[in-house]
Parts: sequence; structure tokens; C-alpha cells
Amino acid sequence: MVSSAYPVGVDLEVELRTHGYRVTTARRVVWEVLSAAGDHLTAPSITSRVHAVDPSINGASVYRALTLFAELGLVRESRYEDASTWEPFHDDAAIHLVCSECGEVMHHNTELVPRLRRAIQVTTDFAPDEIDVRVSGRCGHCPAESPA
Amino acid sequence: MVSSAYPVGVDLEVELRTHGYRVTTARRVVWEVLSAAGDHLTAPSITSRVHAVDPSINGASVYRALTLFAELGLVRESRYEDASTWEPFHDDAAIHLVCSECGEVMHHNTELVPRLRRAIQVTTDFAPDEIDVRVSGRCGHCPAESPA
DNA sequence: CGGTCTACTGCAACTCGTTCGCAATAGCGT
DNA sequence: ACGCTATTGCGAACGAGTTGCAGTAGACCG
Repeated sequence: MVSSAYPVGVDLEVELRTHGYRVTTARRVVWEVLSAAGDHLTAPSITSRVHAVDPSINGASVYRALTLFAELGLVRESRYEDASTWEPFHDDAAIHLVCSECGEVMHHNTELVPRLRRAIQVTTDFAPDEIDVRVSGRCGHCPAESPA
Repeated sequence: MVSSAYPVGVDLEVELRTHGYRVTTARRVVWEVLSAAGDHLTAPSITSRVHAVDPSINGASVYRALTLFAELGLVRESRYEDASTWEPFHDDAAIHLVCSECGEVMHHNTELVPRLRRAIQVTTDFAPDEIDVRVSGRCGHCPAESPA
């Protein structure tokens, strides 16, 4: 469960006010859920966690908050297997390791990503912006695949 | 437009029969569209191309064919910005360069991908399976971003 | 601290990609 | 050619995400 006192000391309020947006309960709660998870969450799962904190917040507002946060560069949306997920922004040196057993998404930093960026710049006429690396597989906590 | 004689000499029929599936018009046409494009296509765009060949093929059948092909490992589904796309399977040494101007998706081969796989195996307890690298940016055919 | 303005919200209806159940059809083995 | 049944077409259903609108509640001002 997510605590109902918003402990996340992030600069959400500053960020909002700086850009002329109001600081509202809905936005605070969505941000809190996102930060508390720190990880990838689907919009429906964000919505249900938000409801655990404050059931009066409407699903549409969750989407609106997420969209706003994305515009402000506070979160990033990624599309996975069967849902799109949201997470607090981090630079793309981190790649995503998605466990196909338990569904957990882990981050892993590697200098191969910046190197890949340079390789693209040098060997193609494509100007890279964001790089998203997603690796599916099995995480250390999940047993080897059960005998078929 | 896609020609109505199925020129694609692929082993679709063999692949299907081997696994006990029937070779049907719907499956042939979907496969032809996929092979002819060779590239990423959204399901709706596949459907419309299929309709250009044979309007009597239902959209649901397109989805069913795609799902089957994916199970057989003939195509791969990826989720992009706002739609999922399908393409004939290729090994993951190829990365995807997605132009945010024109939407075109290009492939680029780099040995950094296998290297990344090895890096993960060595430095983490995650057992990598598929690696999907998606780079957004601007392709060589699109002009630099217009003055804001 | 109370009042005003309007950005935001909740609601509910709507869009659109995708899936499902079922009766009709068409592959494929004989 | 015949029959069995995997597949299809159809239409209804589903679920994520969006939108218009009237009511609510931030933020600013006095």
C-alpha cells in the first residue's frame, strides 16, 4: 500500500508551478505512486494504486497527469508486450531487463548504450535522439524454465 | 499495391503444414503483405493491404494469422509509439531506427547488440533472450527540425 | 481571511484496436 | 468426389485511452 502522507520530497510542486500549472491532489498522488514504485507501471495499475490512496480521483485525471508529466519530461512512457508503462525519467544509458516469468522490469546501466549512439552517428545518416533497449529473458529470482 | 499473384517464394506452406496447420488464402495473403513490405507494419495497415488484395478477408482473420505466425516464430511483434507493429522475423543483431518526422523504421546491424548480450550475461544474473533496440531520431531524408 | 477567476477535475459517453463465440465455409486426407 | 474439422466471416464485446462539459478547488488579490 502507498502511504497517504506524500513522503516523496521531489520537486514536483516546483516543476509544476515553474511551468504555470497548478499543484493538485490528483497530480500529487499520481506522482507519489510513480516515485514510490520507482519502476515501470502500467496506466491501469497506476490508476488502481492511486485509488488505494484516494478513490475519488478519476482515471481520466490519472491519464491527464501522466501526459502532463511526460510533457514536462518527468516521466517516460514505454510500450511493452501488452501494455504501455510509465516510469520516472532516467537517462537512456539504462536498459530494461524484462523477466518473462515474473514480469519484473529491472534497470541496468551500460556504457554500450552511449557507444551505440556514437556508432549510429558515425556509421549512418540517422540522428539519434532517444535510445530504448529492452531485453526479455529470465531474471535471477525465477527458476529455470519448467520442463516442457 | 500488392500484386495478387503470391510471388513470395517463402516456406510459409511448408512451415504451416509441418506444424499441422492448414494453408489458407487469408494466411497466404497476410504473409505476402508482410514479406512484400519486409518492414514494420501496424496491424491496421496490414489489414488494409490485405483488403487491397482480397477484400473478403476479415480483419479478425488477419489478427489470427499474425498471432499464429508469431507463435511459429515467423514474425515478430513490437510496440511502438502508438501502435504495435509486425515484421518478418530477423535476428536481433538488427536495431530499429525510428524517424520521428516521417515515421519510417529502418534496420541497422551492429555487433554492439551481441556484445550487449554478452555483457548482460557476464555482469548480471539475468538470462537474456530477445534484445530489442529502438532508437528514435531523425532520418537522413528528413530536413532538420523546422525553426520552433 | 473571504471572494473571484479559471485551471482542473469527475463523469459519462465515445473512439478505436483487438478479441471472442458461433454458424458457415473450405482445406485436406481418403 | 466425400466427409471431417480447422478456419473463416460476422458481429458483438472488451478494454485502454480520450474528450466535452459542467462543477470544483487552486492561486492570487484585496
